[in-house]
Amino acid sequence: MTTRNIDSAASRGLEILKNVSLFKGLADEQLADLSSVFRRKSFPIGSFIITEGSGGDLLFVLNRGAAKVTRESEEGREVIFAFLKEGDVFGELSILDGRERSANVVALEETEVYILERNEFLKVMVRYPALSGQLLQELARRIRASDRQIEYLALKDSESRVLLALGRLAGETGIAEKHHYVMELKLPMQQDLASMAGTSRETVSRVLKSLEQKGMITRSVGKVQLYDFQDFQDFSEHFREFARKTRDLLSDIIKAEQ
Amino acid sequence: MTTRNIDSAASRGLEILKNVSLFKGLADEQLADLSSVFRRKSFPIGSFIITEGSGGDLLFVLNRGAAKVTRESEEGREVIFAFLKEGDVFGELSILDGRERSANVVALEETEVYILERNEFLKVMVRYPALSGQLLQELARRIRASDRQIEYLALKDSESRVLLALGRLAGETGIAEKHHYVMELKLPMQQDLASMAGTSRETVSRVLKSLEQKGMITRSVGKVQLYDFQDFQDFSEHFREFARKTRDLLSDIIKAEQ
DNA sequence: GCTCGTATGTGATGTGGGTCACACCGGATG
DNA sequence: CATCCGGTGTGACCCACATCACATACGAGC
Repeated sequence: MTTRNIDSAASRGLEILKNVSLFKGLADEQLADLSSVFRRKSFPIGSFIITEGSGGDLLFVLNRGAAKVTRESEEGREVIFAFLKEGDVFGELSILDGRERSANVVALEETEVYILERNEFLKVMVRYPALSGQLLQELARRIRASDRQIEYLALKDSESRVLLALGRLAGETGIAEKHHYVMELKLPMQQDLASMAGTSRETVSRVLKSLEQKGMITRSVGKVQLYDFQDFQDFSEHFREFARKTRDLLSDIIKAEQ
Repeated sequence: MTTRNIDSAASRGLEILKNVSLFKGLADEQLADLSSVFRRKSFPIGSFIITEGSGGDLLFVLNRGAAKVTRESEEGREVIFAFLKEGDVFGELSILDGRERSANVVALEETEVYILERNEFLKVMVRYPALSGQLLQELARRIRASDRQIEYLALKDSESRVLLALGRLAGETGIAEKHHYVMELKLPMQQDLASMAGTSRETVSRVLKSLEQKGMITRSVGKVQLYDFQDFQDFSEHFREFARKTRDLLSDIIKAEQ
């Protein structure tokens, strides 16, 4: 099935898939192979790519655009769990545990995704066991991020939480240019920051002002610069180094087994 | 190394390992095999099995006792991320991503654990690929739980959060007897409930009273009964069913590949 | 330019729940 | 049985923030 658009998807998709961290460690021909089973689909700005409560056996790779992962309360208040940018994978949880989708994914721009069906994905996992290692690392990363957010929500005041939200954005949106202790990112709308930090829009406005006065951030048109934020950077060099070591170790083990 | 106590560990450990969900799907001889590479260690009540900030390349299986996973702020306030009971696995995150330990694990009773070194664990993963599937499901479960807690901390009042904490305990401690809409569990100390719910001990006291008056819970000596809590049960039958289907599907795929 | 809509700043007001203070209670220990 | 000590109940006070209510600012489209 899903054989339409293979040529265009395969050629254009290959480049994208190379930048998907989940697919790190796959060789080019494997990637090409992989891209042939993806379907493509576009979503207009504001539309729901995934709806909370629906059953889900699709895996997504965000190809172009941006999206947010949210849940809403009955009263209309919203939590934002994450922002998704190009190269991010989402929808894996339902594939893994078979439960309903537990959050919404909403397109923030005109957004194009690659879609993989559950059993196609399982096939790929079987064929390329390295994938499950990548996926485990990705989930581990998300658990740590979630735990940190829980800690901040439970223990810290609104100023700290807004700072955490900014730091997470710097990691997630990838727009950040990481210098030593400075990073810059697109300043999201205050309502979004509030939904990430578990506070109100008005409080975000006041906190940002106060942070600026204290010299912890500077704001220009649609941008913020953060100072002294080493804590919130993802230590990607360290991470890559570790992943490499793990691969080496695994191949040693495999050799020894034979 | 680690060859002391093999015999006793192997014979006594086998029973325990059978009840570890991570090792579901392994045959008896594989489990016996596995139990021979575990080390055993005991921790007195109140001692730290894992300390935040330390480097970690050990995986633990809680054999006997109970523990809590926590983080503390400088001011001494505490968040509890989870309670661990017999059969629970912990310490995997650092094994997977190589980062420092991000939380403490504190023994709540005299507690005995099985310990596996990182590369032993990787060996086992290579030898029994089914393990990584189990681990992926476990991590997915934890991410969902964390996201729910984030949502509650961000959007709900203290009463709802205490209810969530009770519900999670019913799932985690396993002491709950799940009837249709009633479950019973050991009532933890109010301070622990507070640290789970992100609130103060005094508020927990008041909330419990009010819940009792509303008829949503009843309290006896050290126990609580919860009513109408289907939302918080883990749908373990559904989960098992799904895991079985996945195994079948995978074996079909593997056959087809050959 | 004007106008409408959306994002943001900021004061006034109210309140959920944190903090403090203390009383009570039950079990361990001498 | 007196004492201590950890856990619990509950009132009084207070404050960080949510909420409300505007004002201001900045496009985008006519």
